[in-house]
Amino acid sequence: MSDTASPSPTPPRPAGRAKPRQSDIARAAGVSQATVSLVLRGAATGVVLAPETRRRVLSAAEELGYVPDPVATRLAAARNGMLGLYTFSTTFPTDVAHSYYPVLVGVEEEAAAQGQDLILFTGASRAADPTSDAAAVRRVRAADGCLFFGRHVPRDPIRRLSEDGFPFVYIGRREEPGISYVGADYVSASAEVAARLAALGHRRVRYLRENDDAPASTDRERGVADGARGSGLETDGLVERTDGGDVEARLARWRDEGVTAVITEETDTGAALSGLTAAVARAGLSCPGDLSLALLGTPAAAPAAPVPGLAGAISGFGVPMREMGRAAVRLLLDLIEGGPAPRSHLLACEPVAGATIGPPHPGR
Amino acid sequence: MSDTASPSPTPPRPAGRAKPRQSDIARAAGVSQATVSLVLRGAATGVVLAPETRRRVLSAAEELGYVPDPVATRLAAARNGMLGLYTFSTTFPTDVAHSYYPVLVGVEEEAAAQGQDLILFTGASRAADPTSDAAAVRRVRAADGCLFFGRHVPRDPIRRLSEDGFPFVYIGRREEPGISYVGADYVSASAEVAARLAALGHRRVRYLRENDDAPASTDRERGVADGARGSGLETDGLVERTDGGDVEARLARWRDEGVTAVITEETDTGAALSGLTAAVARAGLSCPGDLSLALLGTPAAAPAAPVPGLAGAISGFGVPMREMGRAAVRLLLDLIEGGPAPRSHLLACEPVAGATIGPPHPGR
DNA sequence: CTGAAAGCGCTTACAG
DNA sequence: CTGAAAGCGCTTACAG
Repeated sequence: MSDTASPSPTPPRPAGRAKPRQSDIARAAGVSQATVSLVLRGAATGVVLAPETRRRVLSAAEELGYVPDPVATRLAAARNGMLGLYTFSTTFPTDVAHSYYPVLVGVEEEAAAQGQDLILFTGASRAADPTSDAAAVRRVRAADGCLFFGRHVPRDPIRRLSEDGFPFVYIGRREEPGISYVGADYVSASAEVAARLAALGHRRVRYLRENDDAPASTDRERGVADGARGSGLETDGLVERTDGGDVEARLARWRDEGVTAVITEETDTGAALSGLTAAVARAGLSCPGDLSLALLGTPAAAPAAPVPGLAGAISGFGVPMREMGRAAVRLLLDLIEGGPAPRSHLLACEPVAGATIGPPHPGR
Repeated sequence: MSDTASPSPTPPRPAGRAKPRQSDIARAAGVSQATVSLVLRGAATGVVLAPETRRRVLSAAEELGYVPDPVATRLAAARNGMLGLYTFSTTFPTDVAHSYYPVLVGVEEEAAAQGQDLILFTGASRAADPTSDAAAVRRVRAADGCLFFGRHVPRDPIRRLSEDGFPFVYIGRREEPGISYVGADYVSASAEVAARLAALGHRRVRYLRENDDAPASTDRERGVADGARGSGLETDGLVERTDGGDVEARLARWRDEGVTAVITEETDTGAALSGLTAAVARAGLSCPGDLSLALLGTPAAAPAAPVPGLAGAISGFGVPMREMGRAAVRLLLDLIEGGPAPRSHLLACEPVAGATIGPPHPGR
C-alpha cells in the first residue's frame, strides 16, 4: 500500500491492519464520517439512508473489519453496553466473597442474555475512610448504570448519583424513597418460620439477630415478631442481639428459661449463626433433639464438615440470590432505557424444611 | 450561588450539584483546564506546578467533588484503571461457570489489591458464528488490557489485538509465539501421577482423555506418557479418547485386558470424568478396591452427594486456579506498564493424595 | 438523503 | 511555570 513511497502525513500503519475508524470507512465509501455513523448505528434515529449508500458503507466496514470503539461511543453520550456491579462489604474475606457469588452468577447470566458487559467495581472493601468511598462510588459512572449490593451502603455518594440522574438499582431492599431495588420478602418468609415453629408446638422462642441495622435484619425481625404474634408464640423477650461472641452464656440462660427453639439469621459475616452453632456444639446439645434451630437466609456455603449437634441442613428459608441478580439486571436495563420511574420488586423466599426443627423438648 | 440572577449562559445546574468537570474546577480556581489536568494527574509528567496553584486547584476539586470521567480519560489515550476478563466457553451451563469461579476469585482479588476495576466481557458463549465472536473480542479494548480464559480460543480476533499492540494475557498455556500466559505445569503434575501409580505397583494403566485438543489436554497426555515411560508403566494403548458417552464398554474391556488403574482429566465439560464415575458405579466397582482412579485437574465442584464406588476424594492433582488468576493480573499490569516484552509463567500443581488409588487388584 | 460542525471530558505536546 | 490548541473516535442536532 504505502510501498510507493510518496511521503504521506499519516504515520505508517503496520501492514494496513491497524484498527479502522469511521473516517477510514468514510474515505473508502466516499461519504462523510457522520454518514458512516448513521448507517452503522442502524435505523434507530428514523433517518433513511439511500440503500446504495448503506450498502457501500456496510461493505467497506465489513472489509476493513470495523468495530466501534466502545470508549468513544460512550463518551459521545450514547450507551456503552456496560452495566456496573458495585459490592459493599464490611471486609473482604473470601467467605464474604463467596456469599455474594450466587448474586454474581445471576447478574452475569442476565447481562449476557441481554448482551451487556459487566464492570465489577472492586476496592469497595479497602476504603476505610468515607472520602475514598465516595470517589470509588463515583467511578461507577463509567457504566450505563449500576447495581449496588451489600448490607451496608454509604448513603451520601449514592444520593449524589441519584440527584445526577444516574440509573442504578439496589440488590436488597432499601429505605430511601424513590430508589429502585430488587429485594427478598424477608418479612413474609420470617413470619412463616415463626409460624412453623408454633405449629410444631413451640411457645417460648428466641430470635437471635445480629447487632447491626441493615434493612434485611430489620425485615427479618419484623417478620419474626409478626409471625410470633399471629401464631401464638410468646413475644416477651423474643428478640436478642449479638455480635456472635457471647452466645454460649445466652444459650444456657435460654435453657433455664424454658426456651425450646432458637431462630437466627444469616448475614455476610455469619457471626450469629456461627456463634450459635458453636455454642450448641460446646453445650453438647443436639438439634432438634434438645432444641429446635431455624435460620433466616441461606448459609453462605455448605459447611465443609457436618456441624456437630445438627441433624442435617438447617431449617428455615433460602434467599433467591441468583434470581435477584437476574431481576436486578432487567430492572436496571428498564431504567436505562425507559424513564426515571423507579420501581422495585420483592421476590419470595423458598422455605427450607431442613432437619433441625421438631416438636419442643423443654430443657433441664 | 446563582441566586443573584444575572442571566448566565451556563444552563442552570440542579442545585449546583451535577457532576463537575475539569473546566468547572478551572473556572473556580482561575486557571486553565489543562492546568487542572496537570495538577490532578499528579507529578507524573515531571512538570512542576506552583504550590499555590496546586493548592487552589486541589481544593476546588475537593469542594466540587470532582472525580475524573474514566471514559474520557481512557479515550484521551491514557489508562482508565480497568482490566478486562474475557471467558471463552463452548457453552454456558452453570456448571461451567462454576468451574471458572476460582479463577475469577483470584483475578478479582488481585485486581482489587492493585486498585483496578474489572470488566467482565460476557456473551462469549452465545457467539456460534466467528464473526460476532470477533466483534465481541474487539470490545475488550474498552479496558487497559485483558485476560483471556477458556479451553478454546478463536485465534484470529486475538491475533489482531496482538498486532495492534493491545496488552493481554491468557490464563492457561498457549502455543502462539510471542504471547503471554500464566499456565499450570500439567506436564510435570501428570507425569507425577503416572509415577505414583507405578510406585504402587501398577503396570497396565489407561489414560482416558477428552476428544478435544486444548493445550491443557495436550500437556496432560504428554505428561502421562512421559511419566509412564519414566516409571516403567506400559505405554502401548495407554491413551484413549472419549466424548464421555461410551465409557461403560471401555471399562469392561479394560478389566478384561487386566488394566488396574485409570487416569482421566477434568475439563470444562467434565465429560470424561462423569462418564467414568458413572460407568464405575454401574459396573458395581469400587475404587481403589477394584480399580485405582486418578484425576488430572480439580473437579469443578465437590459432588453434591458421595459418588458411589469412590472411597472419598479423587486422587490426582489440583490446579492452582486462584493463584493463576492472581498471577495473570500481575503479569497483565506489567505488560500495560512496561514494554511489550511478553513473558509467561507456569505454576506448579498441588498433588492430591485422595482416596481412590491403591495397590493394583487385577480384575476378573 | 447527506455533509459540516460542534461537542462528549480528558491528555499531551508545544508555545510562551 | 501555565495557556491555547489539537486530538482521542464517536454521536447528534442542524443545515442544506
